[in-house]
Amino acid sequence: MKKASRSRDRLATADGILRAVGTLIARDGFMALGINAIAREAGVDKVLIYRYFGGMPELLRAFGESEEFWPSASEMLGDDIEALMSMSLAESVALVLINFARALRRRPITLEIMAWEMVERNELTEVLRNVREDVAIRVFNEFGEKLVIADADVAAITTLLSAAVSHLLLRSRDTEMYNTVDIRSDKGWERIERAITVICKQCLLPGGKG
Amino acid sequence: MKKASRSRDRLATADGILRAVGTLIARDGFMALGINAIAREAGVDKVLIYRYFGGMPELLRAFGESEEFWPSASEMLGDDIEALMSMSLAESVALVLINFARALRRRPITLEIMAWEMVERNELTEVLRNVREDVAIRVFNEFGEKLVIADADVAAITTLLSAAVSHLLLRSRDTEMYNTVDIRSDKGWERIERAITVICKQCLLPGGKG
DNA sequence: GTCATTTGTCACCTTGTGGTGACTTGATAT
DNA sequence: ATATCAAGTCACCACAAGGTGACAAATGAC
Repeated sequence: MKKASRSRDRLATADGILRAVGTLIARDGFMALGINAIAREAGVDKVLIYRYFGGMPELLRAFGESEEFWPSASEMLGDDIEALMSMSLAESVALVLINFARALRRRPITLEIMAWEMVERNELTEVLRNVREDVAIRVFNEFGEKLVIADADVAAITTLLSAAVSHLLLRSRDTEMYNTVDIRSDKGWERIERAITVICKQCLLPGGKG
Repeated sequence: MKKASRSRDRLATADGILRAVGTLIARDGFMALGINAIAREAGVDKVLIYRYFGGMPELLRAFGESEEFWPSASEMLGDDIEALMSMSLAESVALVLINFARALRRRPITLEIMAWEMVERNELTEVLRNVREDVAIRVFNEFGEKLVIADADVAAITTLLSAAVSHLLLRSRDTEMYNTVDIRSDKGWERIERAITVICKQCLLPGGKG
């Protein structure tokens, strides 16, 4: 009993490494992510990371595929797509945006990755970007035929609103108040959701003075 | 003439260090900012950075105070504050938001710092945050009395719009198209400005059905 | 001139990183 | 029982980072 050698279970070790990546990102942010840190967090020798995954990029890819960071299309479009499509443009767009906000709010790790992609574009962030294939964009393309009907620049307005949601969520990671709105509390997000609904109703209704 | 020793001009070297910080941030982003990189870029021994500034935080503070990254209040409110205040709420808010976007678009270094603040909150970013004192918020507080009049949640709507502008500008640093909008070209930003104007007009006009 | 101060140069240290080779130890099949 | 192979451990490398102390040379005061 000279060494408390590990459980000698490859699957368990590999899984521990994966989970260490997640907890590390969630706790210390993407900044602190490195081979040494991951090995330390997982209580594992870093050489095993190389052996089992190959290196950081492959590890990141495995991590990205193993978890469900990315809001699925169904999560944003809702269960009943028929119902969504039978709504007015304003209602359906507002609903999707709100679903988008809620889905992202549930995923601190996703937010962390988005923040990281904001400051560094390298092979690692590229890997994660390829994993998700930008679900948000895809969802908006889902009902693209409806968008061209309105006379207002619907694309520009939805672009503004989705960008706004992303930014507020990113800022909420370290800031409580954004321009008098509490972007951390549920009440603050109810205000934001209401504002989104108002904007959509006022600007995306057919016949509105664009 | 064994050594091409420097010009032996403290002011000049100190200024060179400051300028090196700027070019380094603009070219390689905040990620690459460090004592060694700065010294290398300025062609100066790093010990002089410690001697003349004390260290990175003090250097950053000096840098923040020496340049005009931050859009001034007048730049966002325009020359004629009286005229601005005599406009309708919708018009004045839209104008300030558009001025905000244009001012930030002219300042790639400011965008770089904002991106950096998104991913790391440490003494360095804190220094820069204290330097600017969040001009944007201050400006919106400038005409706070007008905001409470409308029946819609004006604060929430302006929060959304300013967050949207910030996010689109941050993303424009490394992405061309955001949701079918070209966020790098002037034409794309004209679309965005028009959308902002539409939203303000439709949602901030008194009597609008909030 | 002489001497102290300032400006700049050089050499070094510690720490942490990514990465690799060589080893020990345990399980398993024959 | 033993040979084999995978799982895990240890020791090391090269490199870049932040940081510091000691020294050379130019400037300026007297």
